[in-house]
Amino acid sequence: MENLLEQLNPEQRLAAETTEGPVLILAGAGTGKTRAITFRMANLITKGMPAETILAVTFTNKAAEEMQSRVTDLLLRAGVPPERPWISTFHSLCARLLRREAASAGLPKDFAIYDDDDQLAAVKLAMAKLKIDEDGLTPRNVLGRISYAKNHAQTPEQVRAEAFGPDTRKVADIYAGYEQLLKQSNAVDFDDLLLRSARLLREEPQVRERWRKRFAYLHVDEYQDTNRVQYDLLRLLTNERQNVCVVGDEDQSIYRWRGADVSILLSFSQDFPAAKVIRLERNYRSTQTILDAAGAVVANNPDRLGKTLRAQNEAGGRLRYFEARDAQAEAEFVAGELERLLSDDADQTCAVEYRTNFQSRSFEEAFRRRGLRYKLVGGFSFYNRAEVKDALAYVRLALHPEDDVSLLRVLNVPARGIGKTTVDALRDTAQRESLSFWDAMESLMTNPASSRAVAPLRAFRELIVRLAEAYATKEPADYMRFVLEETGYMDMLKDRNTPDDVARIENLEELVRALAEAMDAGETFTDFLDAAALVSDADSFEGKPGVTLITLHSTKGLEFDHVFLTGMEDGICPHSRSLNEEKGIEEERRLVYVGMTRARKTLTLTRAVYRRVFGNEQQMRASLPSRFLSEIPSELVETVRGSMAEIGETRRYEPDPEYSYSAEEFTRRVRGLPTPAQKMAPRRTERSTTPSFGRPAMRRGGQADSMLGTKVRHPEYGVGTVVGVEGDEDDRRVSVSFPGRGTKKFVERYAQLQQV
DNA sequence: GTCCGCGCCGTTTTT
DNA sequence: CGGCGCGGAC
Repeated sequence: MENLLEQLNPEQRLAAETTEGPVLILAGAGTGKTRAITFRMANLITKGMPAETILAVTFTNKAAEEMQSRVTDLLLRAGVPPERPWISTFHSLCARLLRREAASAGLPKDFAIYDDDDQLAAVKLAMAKLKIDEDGLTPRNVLGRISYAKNHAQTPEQVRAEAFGPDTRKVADIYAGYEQLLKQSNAVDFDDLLLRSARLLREEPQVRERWRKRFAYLHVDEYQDTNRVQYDLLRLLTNERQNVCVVGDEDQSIYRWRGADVSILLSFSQDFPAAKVIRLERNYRSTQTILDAAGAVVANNPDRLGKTLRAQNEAGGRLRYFEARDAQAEAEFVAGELERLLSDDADQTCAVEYRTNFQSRSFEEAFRRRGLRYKLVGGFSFYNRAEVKDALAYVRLALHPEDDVSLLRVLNVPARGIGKTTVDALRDTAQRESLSFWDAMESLMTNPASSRAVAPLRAFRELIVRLAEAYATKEPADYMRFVLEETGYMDMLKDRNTPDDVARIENLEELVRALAEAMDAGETFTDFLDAAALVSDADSFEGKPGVTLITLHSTKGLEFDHVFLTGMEDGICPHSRSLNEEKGIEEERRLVYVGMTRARKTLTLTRAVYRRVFGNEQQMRASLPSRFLSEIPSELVETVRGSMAEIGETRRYEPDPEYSYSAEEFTRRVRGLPTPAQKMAPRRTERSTTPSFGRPAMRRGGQADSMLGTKVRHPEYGVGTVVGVEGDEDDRRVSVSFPGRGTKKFVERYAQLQQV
C-alpha cells in the first residue's frame, strides 16, 4: 500500500492517510477526490480495519459501484484480500437499514418503496378522495410541496398551522391523506427512507448504538448537496471517535431545490472543531483555459470559500461559441462537430449538455437523421416502463393487497370490466369507511350499488389471493413468469401484438432475466424491488466512447473529452423559473460551472436565437444570450464561423421572413422579454476577427467625468482616448480621439467600445 | 364498460 | 409535441 500511496499528490495522500478524526476535503472539480477517498478506504483495510466497519455514501448508485470496484482493484494491487466496504447512496443505505430494523421502525419487513410515479399517483388518489380539484393545485405541484415539508420536518398539522391561504390548507389536507395512504399501503417514499431512518436512530438508543458501533469510518461524497435529514443521519451514525470524512465543493452545489443546504458543508469545521481541512486544487482533468473560464463565471457568486484550480494539463485552446438560428440549426452544428471529432478519433467521449430534458429532442432528431449514434442519460429508464411497473405492482399487491397505488395501477389492466364507475364507488367507500381499496371491494361486493361489477371484483380478488399463495412456493423468476401468465398480462400483449406490444413483451422477458441474474448474485426479491425503485437516471451512464446526451444535473461527477454546453439562453440557462430570485441565479451559475468543468479537452458553448415553444411550428420565441456568457472573459473564447453573433454581443433580431410572424407580432414578442434597451446592439454586417467581448463594452452608469481621458478600443478604429461625453444615461454619446484618424463621435450603447 | 378522438395544458433540475 | 381528462358513440 505504501507504494500505491506514492502515486498520490501530497494533498491527496494527506487525505488518504488522515484516517482518524473528522476530515473535510475541499475538492475542486477534477482534482481526484474519488481517487483520494478510494485510496483512503483501501489504506484503512490494509491497515487491518474490517471492511464492514467502513461506510461511504455517494450521490448515485453508479458512483458507488465505481468506487467499490476501484477499492477492490487497489486492494488486489496491494496484495490484500479484497474485502468490500459498505458503499451506497443515502437512500439505499436507509432502505437496507430499515429492512434490517423493520420491527423497531414499525414497518413490515417487506414494505414497498414508492418511486416518483407512485408518489404522484398517491397524491392524485389523495386529492380525488378529498375531491380537491383546484386549478393551481396540480398533483405535481402538491407533491413538491409535500416533499419540501417532509424535508423540513413539517407535519401536515404544522403546514396547516402555518398556512397563508386556502391553497396551503388544502395542501396540508392532501399531505395528511397522502401519509395515511402510504401507511395503509405499507409503503414509504424517497423522503421517508431518510426521515424514518433518522427517527429510528434518534429514538431507539440500542439501534443507534448498534449502527454506530458498526460504522467506525464514515465517508460522504458530494457533501455540498447534503440536506438537513441526511446531515442528521450522519450525526446520528457518528460515534465518539468522530471518524467522519466528507468531500465536497461549494461551487458544485446544485440541489438546493430539493433541500440541499451548502451551509452544512460550510460549517463542518464548527460542527467538528477537531476537523482537519484538506484542499485539493490540482486539476487533472481540464485545460487551464477551461478552468479559467469556469472559474470566472462562478466567481460572480457570493458566499464562496474560494479556490484556485491549477491545471496539470496544458493550457489548451480557447472555448468556442456558436449561435444558431434555432434549435434545429444548433443540433446540426453540434452533430457536425461531433462527427468531425469522432472521425479524428472514435475513442473519445463527448457530451451534449443541456438544462432541461426537452432540449434533447432536437439533438436526437438531428443525430438520428445523420446516423450518429448516441446514448441518452435519463428519460425513460427500464424500471420506469409501464409494463415493468405493472408487473412489479402485481408483485407488491400479492405481498400487501392494501397497497392502493399498486392496486389502482393494475386493477383493470388487462381490462376486466372494472371501469370508472366502479373505481369511483370504490374510492368513495374507501374514503367514507376508512378502508383500503382491497377492503372496500369486499364491502362493495356484499352491498353492491350495481350488481354488474360484483363478478369482476370477485375474480380480481381471487387472482390476487392466488398470486399471494404462489409467492411463497416459487422461485422469484418463475414467480414473475407465473404472475405475467396468471394475470393475463402476457396474453393481452400477445393478442394486441402491435410493434409496441412486441417491445413490451421483450422488456418483460428482460425483467425475468434480470430477476434471475439478481438471484444468482445472491440478492433477495426485496433487494431487487428496492433497486428497481432506487435506480437513478445517472446510473445508466457508461463512460464509453461516443456521444452522450445528458442534463447538466446528471453530469455531476462525470467527465468527457469534449463538451457541448447547449441552450445558453436566458430563460433556459438560467432557467426562467429561477430568474426572480438571486439564490436561484446563483444555483444556475453553479450548474453552468459544473457543466463547464466536465470538459477535458474542448468546451463549446451554443445557443439558439429562436426556439419554439412546445414544439409548436407557429410560435417561435426570440431569446437573449445567457447572462453567464458575458461572465466569461472574452479572450478565452472564439466565435465559430457561421455563428449569428459573437459571445457577449447582444443584438436585436429583426423579423425574419423564414418565420411566420407579422412584424407587429414579432416586435411584441421581443419586447415582451425582459430586455433592457441599453443591452440592444444593432445588427452588424461585418464581423470583427478580434476576440469577442465578454464583458460589457464600457461600464455604464458611471460618472461621465470619470470616463474622460480613459482609453477605449473600437473594432474598426483601434485604441483611442475619450475626449468628450454628452447626453444622458440611456442615450449617451462619446467622443473619442484616435491617433492619426481624428475624433469620432459614437452613441455609446451602439458602439462596440471596450475599455482598455 | 370500453374505445376513441378532441382539446387543453404545460415543460427545471432527481434520489 | 405528448400526456391527460373528458365527452360521446357503441
